[in-house]
Amino acid sequence: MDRNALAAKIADSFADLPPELAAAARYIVDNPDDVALFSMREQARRAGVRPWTMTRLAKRLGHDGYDAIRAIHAEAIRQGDLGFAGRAGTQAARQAGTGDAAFAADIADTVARQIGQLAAPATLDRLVTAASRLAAARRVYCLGLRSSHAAAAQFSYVLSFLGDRTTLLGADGFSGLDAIRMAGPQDAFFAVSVAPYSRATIEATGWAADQGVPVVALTDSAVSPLATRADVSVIVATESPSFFHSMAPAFAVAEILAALIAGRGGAEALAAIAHAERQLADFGVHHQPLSKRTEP
Amino acid sequence: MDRNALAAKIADSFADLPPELAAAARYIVDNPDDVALFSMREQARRAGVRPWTMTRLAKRLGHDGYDAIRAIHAEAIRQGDLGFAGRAGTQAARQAGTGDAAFAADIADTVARQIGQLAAPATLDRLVTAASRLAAARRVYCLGLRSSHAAAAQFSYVLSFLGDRTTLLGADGFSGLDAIRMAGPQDAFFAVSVAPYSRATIEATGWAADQGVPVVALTDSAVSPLATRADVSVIVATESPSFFHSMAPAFAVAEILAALIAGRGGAEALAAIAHAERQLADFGVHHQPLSKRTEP
DNA sequence: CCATTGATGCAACATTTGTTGCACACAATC
DNA sequence: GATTGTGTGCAACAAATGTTGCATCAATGG
Repeated sequence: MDRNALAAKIADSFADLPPELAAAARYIVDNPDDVALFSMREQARRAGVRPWTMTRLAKRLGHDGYDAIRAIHAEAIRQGDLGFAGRAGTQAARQAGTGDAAFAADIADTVARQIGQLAAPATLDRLVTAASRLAAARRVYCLGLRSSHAAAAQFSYVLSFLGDRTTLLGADGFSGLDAIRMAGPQDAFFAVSVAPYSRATIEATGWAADQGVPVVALTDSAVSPLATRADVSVIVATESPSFFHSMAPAFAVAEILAALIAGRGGAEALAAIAHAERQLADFGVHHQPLSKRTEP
Repeated sequence: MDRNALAAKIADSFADLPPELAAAARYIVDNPDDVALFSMREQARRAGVRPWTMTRLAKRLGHDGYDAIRAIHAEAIRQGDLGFAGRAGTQAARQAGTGDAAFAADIADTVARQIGQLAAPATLDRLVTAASRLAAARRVYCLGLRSSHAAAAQFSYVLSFLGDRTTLLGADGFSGLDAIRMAGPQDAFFAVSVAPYSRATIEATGWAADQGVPVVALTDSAVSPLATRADVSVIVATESPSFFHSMAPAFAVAEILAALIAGRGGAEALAAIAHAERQLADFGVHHQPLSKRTEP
């Protein structure tokens, strides 16, 4: 049962409640946030009833005790009480029933919510600031190892359409991380790492910071060893119902950053992209649909 | 003092905190909502520290006790500042006003919804079926080029923890796609491609299918040239408000598939993972936090 | 080497928490 | 008028909470 179901239940039985219990019930419905944030006795005081009235109300509603009511409201707050989107997903997950499907739905749901939370004002600030720094750089060196590699690589790949302005470190055997030596204060360093943090990434980041290279970090905590060395850091969630942590939110951020940077480029960026695509087409890297129709 | 000021203060002094206190501080910064919603002892348990560590941290930050910290966070929630989670997110995103922030919020929102839709029953079916085929295979050959590379690579990377059962094609210079020649009916081929489809991916997939290799496709349409050649295909959205299409949903699917396959492995899979992690730790690839504590 | 300092662990503390068994009040029913 | 049932009040409870003083340990500096 969630917060809304509880409220509905209270509304239903409200008419049949005796005065004291009704006062308690009304307080709960009118101040849902307080339920999880104050102790039961404090709420009773505010509602103008005796503490045990709250317990009795909870039992009357079919719960074990008032803690059950508090747990429901705490969960609602923690989930962000996401109107449709969240609930629809969760609901589908509940129906999914059988193991694997429910598990998959659970993961998808969690990741969706984590990415949705990127739209929180505080995070948006970070994203915009990070994009500014990276857009201003002469050259952007990107580094992400192991599970973080995909995010760094995608960022670098997308930006490669804007011209030869990015270097992906540790990509193939030849360069290792050495290319970072070329970076200076006019450049920028984009580092991705989540717990357990790759030693090499941390060290390279520290080195870059020491050289005065602006560092943009994509990591999992405001106090991660990467964030503490960075000028700007974007924080993403990595928790997952599965055994592995999820890198999808970090990956999404990499794409968003790339999109923001491309957006800043204006017409020039668009021209560069068009040029790149024409080249690719000329190389024949793309699959040709059944009949090759000429463009109208 | 409000929640943000507190977080800033913690971030400031974080470097100077001893390990135990740092763990507590990190939990607070990473899970701000929990602070007001759980008891101090419960938070200590989740943070992996003793209860009194929380009290000591609070005092070190200049407060009377941990209740002061909780009060700050409770107030923040009551004021509608739902931290990472919540209402602040989507709703405030619309108001975000200034171009870049609104743009970023828009992308995040879209991607979150697309991933959330993976929890639809029909897609879940595809996911579970796909995972079954891949789990049953002797060896899984993975292929994704260009923008689809990250998804294929992450899938392969995660599964590498389960043992040497995957081959990532086209990863580095040496092999190209030739290794697919080794694939047979007991194996499986995991191909990722979205429009505009890479010619090489389509051709390799067709070749594998002709050889009787079970093909699992991750693509953007039920009628994509990849889907038509595959035994099972998982369809993801790629539309994005930005100029580039979004690969985050495909990436999420790759992670979900890997999680499902790992889940099927049971205890044996867990053992393999533990083994792999121990090896990594022995190689010293991970960053060591402040003081190296021995395991209890 | 010893002394000092700071971090952590432990046991115990006084409070506060949510709950319950019982008593009383009062209205409805027989 | 007695009985029954229900709503409320009270005191007391066990359990959990946040905190503290002291002991232990490791590292640092003389």
